[in-house]
This record gives sequence, C-alpha cells and structure tokens, in this order.
Amino acid sequence: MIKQSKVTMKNLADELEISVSVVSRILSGKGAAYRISEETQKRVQETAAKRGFTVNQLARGLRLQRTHTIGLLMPDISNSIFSMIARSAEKAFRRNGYSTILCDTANDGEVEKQALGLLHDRSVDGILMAPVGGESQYIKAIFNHGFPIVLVDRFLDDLKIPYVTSNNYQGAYDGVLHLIDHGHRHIGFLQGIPDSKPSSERLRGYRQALQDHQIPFDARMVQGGKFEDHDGYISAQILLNYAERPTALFSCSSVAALGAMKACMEMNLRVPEDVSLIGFDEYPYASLLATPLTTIAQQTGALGEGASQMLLDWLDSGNPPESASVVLDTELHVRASVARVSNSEK
Amino acid sequence: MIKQSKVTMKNLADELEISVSVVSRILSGKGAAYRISEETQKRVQETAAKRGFTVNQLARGLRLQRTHTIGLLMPDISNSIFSMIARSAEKAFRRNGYSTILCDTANDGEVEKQALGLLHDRSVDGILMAPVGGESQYIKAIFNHGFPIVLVDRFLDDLKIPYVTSNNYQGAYDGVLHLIDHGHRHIGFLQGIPDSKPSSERLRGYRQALQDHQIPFDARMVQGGKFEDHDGYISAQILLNYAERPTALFSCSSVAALGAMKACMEMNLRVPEDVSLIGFDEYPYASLLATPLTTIAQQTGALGEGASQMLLDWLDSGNPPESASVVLDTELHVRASVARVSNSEK
DNA sequence: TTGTAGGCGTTATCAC
DNA sequence: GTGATAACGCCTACAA
Repeated sequence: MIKQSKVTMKNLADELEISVSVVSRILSGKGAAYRISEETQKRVQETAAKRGFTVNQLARGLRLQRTHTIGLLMPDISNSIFSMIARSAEKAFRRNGYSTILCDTANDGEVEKQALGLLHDRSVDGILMAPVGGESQYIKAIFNHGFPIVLVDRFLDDLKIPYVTSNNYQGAYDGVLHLIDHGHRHIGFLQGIPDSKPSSERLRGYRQALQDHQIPFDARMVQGGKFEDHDGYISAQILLNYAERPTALFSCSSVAALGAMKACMEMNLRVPEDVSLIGFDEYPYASLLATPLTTIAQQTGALGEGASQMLLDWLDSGNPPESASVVLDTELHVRASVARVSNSEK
Repeated sequence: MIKQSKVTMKNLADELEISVSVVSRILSGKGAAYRISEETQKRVQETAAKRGFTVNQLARGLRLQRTHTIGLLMPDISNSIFSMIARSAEKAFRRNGYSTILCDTANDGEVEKQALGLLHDRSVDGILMAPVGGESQYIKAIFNHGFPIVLVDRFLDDLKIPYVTSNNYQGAYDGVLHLIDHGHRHIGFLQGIPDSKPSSERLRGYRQALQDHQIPFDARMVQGGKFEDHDGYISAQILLNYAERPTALFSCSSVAALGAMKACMEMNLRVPEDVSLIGFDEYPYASLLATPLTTIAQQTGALGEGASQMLLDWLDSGNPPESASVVLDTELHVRASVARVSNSEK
C-alpha cells in the first residue's frame, strides 16, 4: 500500500470529485441542514471513515476562534487534594469535548504568571485554577476581560470571580472547638500559604474560636507557611520546643499534620497523650496510622466537579454563573488524635 | 483607552506601516539573520511589547506543523506514583517550551483509545504514557508511524517502543525473598492489572523466588486485579479466609497493601504477628502507620524525569533514542510489617 | 533590507 | 444541493 498523504478534507474532496465545502458540511454534521443528498453524504462518510479522516483541531480552532481546550492550573498536583480535583475536572472536560492543558505551578507565583500567558497563547477557551495565593493582577485582568475563569479551593478577595471552595472558616472553627472542648487552651496553629484564602480563613476560624472561649491569641503559636508535610514537621518542632509547650496542634493540611506527627515521634512525644493533633483535609488512610488522625474533611469530589461544571456552563451559555460562589461544608471526623488535656498540664 | 482589537502581526505591521513578514521575522528572533536594520527591529519590538503581542500558537502550529504540545496519558492521576510522574514530566515539558495535554484514562482501555485519537486530532508533537495494559494496536500503530512516543512505568512487550520503568521482576523477587527468609511459605500475592507489565513482572519475580526455594506455586494465592486500595482490601479478605491462611501477603502496590492492612484490622488479625505484609511502591508516610509498612521503593522522580527527557531528546533530535529502554533499580525498605513466622504455624 | 504571495486545514458567506 | 472564495494568524520561498 502506497504511503498515504495526510488525509484532509481537500484530500477527500479531490478523491470524490466534489468541493471541500460539501465535505466540510457533511463531516461536521450539517449535511441535513444543507439538504445534501443522501448519496453524497453516504459516499463522503464512507470514504472519510475508510481513510481514517479526523478533523485537524488546530485549523478548526483557528477558524472558529474556539479551541475546545481548557487550562488547568494546580499549585501542586502531588498533593492528593489537587490530584483529585484535577482528575475529576479533566474527566468532566473530556466528556464535554474539551481537552485539558495542565500546568503545575508548584505554588510559585512567577510560574503561575507564565502559565497564564502560555494558556492565552494557546487560545484556551477557559481556565480552571487554584491560584497560588494573595493578589494576582493577571487573574483579575483576565476576568475583567470577560474571559471564562473559575477558581477552585483557593480564591481571591475583592472581585466577583466565580469560585468553589470549602467553608474553611467554619471547618477550622469546628476543629478548634473540638480541641477546646477537650480542655486545650494552648493550641499551636500550622498554617498553609499565609495569603491564600484557605489558610487565612482557617486562621480566622481558629482565632474566633479562641476568642469565643476567652483564650488570648498568641501570634507565636502560628507557624509555618506551606501546605506541605515538611513544613508541618519543622513548624511542629518549633512549637513543641516552647517552654510552655502547646498541648494541641491544629494543622491547615493533613500532610502537614503527618509531618507534625513525625516530629512528635522523633521528640518522643506521644499523640494524643502528650500532644493532640488535628488536620484539615481528609486523609484516606487516617485510620491506619499509629494514632488515627482526627481530620476536617472537605468534599473533594464536589470541589472538582462543581468547579468544572461551573466553567462548562459558562462556556456553554456564554454567561458567567449567576451566583459567583459555592461554599461547601466540611465535616469533622473524630478519630484518636485528640485527647482530653491531662490535669498535670495547666 | 479604546478597546483594542486583537493584536496580531498584521495589526502591528499596519500600525508601523511595514510588512508582516518583517514583523514576523523580527518577532521570531530572525532579525539578525535577515539583517534587518537595528532601527526597525527596535521599533517593532517596542510596539509589540507595548501592545502586549504574543504569537498565536494555533496559527503557528498550523503553519509549522509543530505544536510544541505533548500528550500525557496517565492511568490514574490520584495514585501518587502517577501524580509524581505527571508533575515532573509537565515541569520538564514546560521548561522546554512544550505544553502538556493531560488525559486520565482511569485504567480504561476504551478511554485510552479515545484519548489517543483526541491527541492526534490536536496534533501533539509527542506522547508520554503509561498504557492501561496488555496489547494495544493503537500504540503500536502510532509508534510504527515513527511518531514520538515513550512509555513510563508500564510498557509493552513485543515492540521497540522506548520506555522507562523499574526492575519489577527483581524488586518483587527481593521482597518475596525477604518473606521467605523470615520463614514464610504461604504467601498471598495481590496483583495489579494482570496484563500490565508491572504486575506480570512482579508475579514472575514472586514465582521465581518461590521456585528457587522449593515452594510450590498455588494459583489460588494470586488475587485481585487492580492497583487500588479497595482491590487490596477485597483480595486480602479472600486470601485470609482460606482454611490454610497465608502467613504473609505480597502486594503489587502500596495502596493495595494499605487496603489489605485495613482488612486485617477488621478481621482482628495483627500485622505482622498474624500476617506479614509487604507492598510495592514507596509510601511517604509508611513510618507513621500503626505498623510501619515494609516496601519496595521505586525511583519515582527518576521515572518521570527519565521518560520525559527521553521524549524531549527524541523531539529535539528527530530520532528515537538509541537504547530503547531504561530499567531502574528498586530498593527494599525494611520496616515493621514483616515478622518471623511463628512456630505454631507450620 | 524589505515586500508579495501562497498555503497550513477548516468553516462561513455568498453565489449558482 | 453544490461550489468558489475569503478568512482565521502565521511563516517562508521568491522577488525586488
């Protein structure tokens, strides 16, 4: 068999001795609309199939100014919460005919900025992202241009950019309350990226819970700055070396809580007898740990699905979502890492 | 400021009253080669910057027949081994000017097939993938067309498709040997997807280790069929309910091992006193488990980096890699989930 | 040193 | 019912 040249519409048209327009119309499902004869339709479809024709999405995108491509920006896809989000988003996109361009920003604002530019150059139709943190002029500019963008997990303050996230404030409040109910008054706080909403909102919940129980806030009790296990490990060491050692640690991520657990182990502190521990994010194997970890579970699946659906609706309808935000409840999963504070401690 | 129309090369050319070709040449760094006057170069670059021009990669790709896009197919990105691979591959690609189109095939051959077609339609320059399993005519066809494709973790038998993987046979052999050395002779095997190389090679290592120690192979001892935790959970229940209960379980993935651990817990079997357990893949928090899990660690980072580099080299040079395969060593991490078999058991 | 024109593969518009 | 033709934005042989 002779090596076929690439099969294009022009190609098929020549072979069938008809014009490209007809081929295009038939192959993009508009045969009926143009009342093209049954016969030609059949002929075209058959040879297209035989030759293994598929449309060139590049050319199509260029012509239509619509690529059916979505940019997905995640701060760290090795973190299970983001890999879950990525998984469900990519699936939803694909099912709706969109391809996903992935960028892992590694929690780096500079990378995020570049990635945003890159996605623009590739003419994506929309963007789903968990921003690195704080303020981003770029993101706002994109949104202000009317470009479809929705945020997931993390979001930004002052604009109406649609987002789906968890009720971080309430979740943290509940968790800290759980600790307070167990008699803890010295509670360390392992924060995530400080100017990210999840971290700042959780801190707000922490402070409110303290205040509601007449426990003074001590800035020294707030440590760390990433949602990573090693960060939790280091921060826990700092906190647990204080002369007045905290009796409990509240962590903004489950992986940081695991890091803290490791620190405790190395410092010969028992969890929960010596230190109680609680972590945001569910952790699938929490119950298999030496001390099963009490967690504040997010609805991970709903985060990814909700956000991607919001974006798809936007792309579909051409209009941004009515209600710009969805906030999902969290759930406290009580396991064994929180104990009543012993009497020997104040 | 008046709303600008989209800024294109033509656009800039009109504004500067020069031709598009000059603009194109300058903006694609060929100013010097064409000996374009310093002045025009400067003028063009400045207004391009001022207007925020960036090239339309769609048009560029269409013209150049090269998109600087790579397809990344992963069977399950929520599995940490694949999210690690995805992370390092995406990073390597981006650093080299390539964007990554992600497809999570969910271990489904049908999805894989569709995804492959989709990537073709999008004119990706190359593909990095961990195939779902067994035989795939599509993958072979792609490779036989000379299209740049490299496999990672999982690979295929009979063709010279380049791949990077771990020494699954040796790793499994080492692990089973470790069990045998501790007196185990009834060893259950929790397999992954049976016709995937990692699973079949690990099974081969298991069988060889048994044979080398005069332990008869019993097909009933092989259970399961996915690399997932629930699959390990179910399979462990089956194995541990045998009249002649295995004294040890070898799992083809660490998550399946965790599932098995959960099954043990629910059946009131202690690990390792009643059942020894070993899992392929490192698990970052293995040491924090109630019973720290003994594992066979893969060089996860090297897998992703090696494979993506191999593909990048191919794209760069235009030629497939000299040596079609890289096989990385594994390492046995002895923790506490394997015990000497007690005398009461045969 | 700069400009012109054709084409990458598709689709929409208008004409027949 | 079908066919030319232009255009999407870019690059490059060929001309000047």
